[in-house]
Amino acid sequence: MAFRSVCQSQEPVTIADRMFQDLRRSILEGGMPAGKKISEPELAAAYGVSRGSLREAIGKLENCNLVTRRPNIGARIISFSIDQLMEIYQIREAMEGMAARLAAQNMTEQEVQNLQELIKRQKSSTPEQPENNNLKHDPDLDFHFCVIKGSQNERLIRMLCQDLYDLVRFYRLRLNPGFTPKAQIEHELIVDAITRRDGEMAEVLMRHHIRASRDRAKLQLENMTPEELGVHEK
Amino acid sequence: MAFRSVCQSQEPVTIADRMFQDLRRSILEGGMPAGKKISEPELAAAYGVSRGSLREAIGKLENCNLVTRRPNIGARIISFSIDQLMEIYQIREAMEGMAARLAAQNMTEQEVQNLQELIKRQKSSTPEQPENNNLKHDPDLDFHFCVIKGSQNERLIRMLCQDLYDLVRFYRLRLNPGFTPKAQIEHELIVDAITRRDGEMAEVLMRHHIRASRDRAKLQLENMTPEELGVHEK
DNA sequence: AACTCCCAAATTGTCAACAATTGGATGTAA
DNA sequence: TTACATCCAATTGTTGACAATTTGGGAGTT
Repeated sequence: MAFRSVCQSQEPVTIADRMFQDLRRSILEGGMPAGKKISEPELAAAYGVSRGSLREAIGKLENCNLVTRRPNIGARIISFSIDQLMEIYQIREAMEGMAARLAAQNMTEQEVQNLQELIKRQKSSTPEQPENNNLKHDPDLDFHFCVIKGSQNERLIRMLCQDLYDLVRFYRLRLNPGFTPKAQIEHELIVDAITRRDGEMAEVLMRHHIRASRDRAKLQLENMTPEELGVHEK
Repeated sequence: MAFRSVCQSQEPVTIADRMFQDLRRSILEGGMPAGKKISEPELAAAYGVSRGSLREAIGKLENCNLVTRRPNIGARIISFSIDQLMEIYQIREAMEGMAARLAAQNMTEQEVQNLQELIKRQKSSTPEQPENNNLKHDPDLDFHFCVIKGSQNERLIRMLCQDLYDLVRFYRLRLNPGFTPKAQIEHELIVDAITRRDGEMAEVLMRHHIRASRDRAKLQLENMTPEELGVHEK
């Protein structure tokens, strides 16, 4: 049920794997400030691994888009950018719209039922726990992941869950957009369309929902100071 | 103008970079058969580099989706799969549809003009050169790349040009779908919509075009033997 | 004070040897 | 013959040392 359990399930069999998962978690949970340079000797010593293994882990972080790297200069955590966040919303609109369409076509009856129960649970649960910033429970992400997985398109699932959603979480932690009642209603409408197997409508509604989320985020961003956004140099 | 020149332009400043580009090219041009296992010692010796640099290059290939890797077992070139190809078409439909919409909104007048000239050139050029299997000139890819770039969404451009289109080329080499007159007409309609700055229509037409391409590919696939598809074991 | 040049320290890229794991070959027993 | 256990060669993962590059600061000149 937890987001991580399906998208990132494999046990770390390799040192580089473990380092990758640890660092990824640390970045997504805010343990490493955005924009900070990564010192290979320092990090390797801190975790007690060799620089080689660490470098392989950094390579994987680069492919998750959590780190940028320049030859002979080094790697640094990505930094917060409103423009990038808006770009990500546009991409999500297209890809998750398609995912919703496919989910309406391809979900099993069991999966539809699970989705309905998920949404019902979220409706009756406590509306706001502002400081719930661990990776495990985010109602909005759980819903989106459930729909994406329902598309049955393996590559679409990987592109969204493994690559793009790491960025979504990165921004979400630093934005903390909560989970508005409006979003809950939009979710319910999407689930209704999927239940009716109306792929066309599911896509339209999902795209509308993500556009609306983007607008909500933009509104919120305009009222925040750079410090609140966690913009650091160095 | 060439596809590569913009999407993969940076000079290889590092040995691992050079290896990555060489291997990528080799896979995309068919120099390495699909599904083949990669032997690290063998390849490293063949190119005269250390295994460490090679491994870093393989890591990058993995992120381009050209290679799959399992811990303690090794890496192998991806293999041909009709299901995967269909998945890719679905993703392209969503993402390039959005790209066309954004291109209609955001392209500069100069970019629109370039696009019009590109399509005019292709219209009057020789219709078919069946064995033109180098990476540089593929009229269909040139067109799609031009539209994608016009979206001005940097991440969308990267996701499509760097990651997904490597797969498109991988399959295209082994499928050689040519460039039908129908596709040319579809391209022209899309350019018309972009010229009118009609994003909605550009998206609809692009999605239709990619769906039609998918159907054409599927039709062709049903008439091919496994050997023609380059399906190897080993 | 500002600018250039140069050097040293720190950081990243590369390599070759070592450790751990896998897959198959061999041999044995039911 | 089949099934299973054991061993060995080959492959992959890991490490520490070495080479190449960048960066920051200081001496010297204008």
